[in-house]
Amino acid sequence: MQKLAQVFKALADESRLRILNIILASGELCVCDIEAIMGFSQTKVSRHLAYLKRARLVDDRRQGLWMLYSMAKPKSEEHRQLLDCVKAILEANAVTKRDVARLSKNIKKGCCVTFTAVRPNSIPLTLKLN
Amino acid sequence: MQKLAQVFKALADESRLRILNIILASGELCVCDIEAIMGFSQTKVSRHLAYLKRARLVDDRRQGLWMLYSMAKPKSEEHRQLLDCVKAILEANAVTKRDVARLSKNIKKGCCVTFTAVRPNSIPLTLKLN
DNA sequence: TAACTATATTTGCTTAAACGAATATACTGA
DNA sequence: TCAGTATATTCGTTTAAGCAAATATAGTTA
Repeated sequence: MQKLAQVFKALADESRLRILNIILASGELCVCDIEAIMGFSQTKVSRHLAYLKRARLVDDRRQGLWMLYSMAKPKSEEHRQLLDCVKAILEANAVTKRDVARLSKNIKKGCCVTFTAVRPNSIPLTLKLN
Repeated sequence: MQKLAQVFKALADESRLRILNIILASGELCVCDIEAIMGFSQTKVSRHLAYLKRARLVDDRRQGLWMLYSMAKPKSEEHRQLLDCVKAILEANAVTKRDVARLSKNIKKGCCVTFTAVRPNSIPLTLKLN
């Protein structure tokens, strides 16, 4: 219950919502890509990602130097339902089209490694971009 | 978008979650009933209700001296989806069984007016209590 | 009108959250 | 093992949120 409030706290910040949304849209992103897309400082992105992770909204994995973040995989039925709701709300509110546009640009530029070495493993981006 | 963060802010506090949950469980409640059930000060309840109302999570209506609060009626398709998600999450997390138990006691005592003059109009309580 | 009840708002204080700058850690390749 | 890159954490400061106590407002009843 305090845990639920904690999840909502994690969602109660525009920067984190935007970060979560862009992670959801791309499937998986490294920190420096998020920095580039949002124009946030490294510190800020990292701090917010830690916050989202603590609330079990994102998972991370290391790939060499890079930490890659994706939407959390559900750990229980309750958790799955929560994550589904969050995804549905983000998608319905079409939060940050501008961020997604920048994401698309970065992909074309081949920014960082996410879009070259790593991307093949993750969700196809073209599905969500227009 | 800032609006969405605002909604999550409204949910990002344990007191407000408990209040919202008890309103959802009862159908409709006046301020003094919430005070009694939660053991919160009048100021605190009123402030949190104002917060929930600003975020369009609850509606209010006046009934004589009493202000009665209920879950918001959806004003748009997006809004409906959001409210449904919030309800589903609250129900799945069975947030505050103890509050609901106290609510049930108060009903038997006939606390305030909510349960006498006004209650007939609102959702039958027995459905949600056990 | 006046006294009363339920609720809302203001004030002043304390605690938490966000931020940038600086520093630390983790991994890589020479 | 050293230099370099990506990310995480700490520190000090500023801003927001929660609270209780006091006060204000709105409706009721006499």
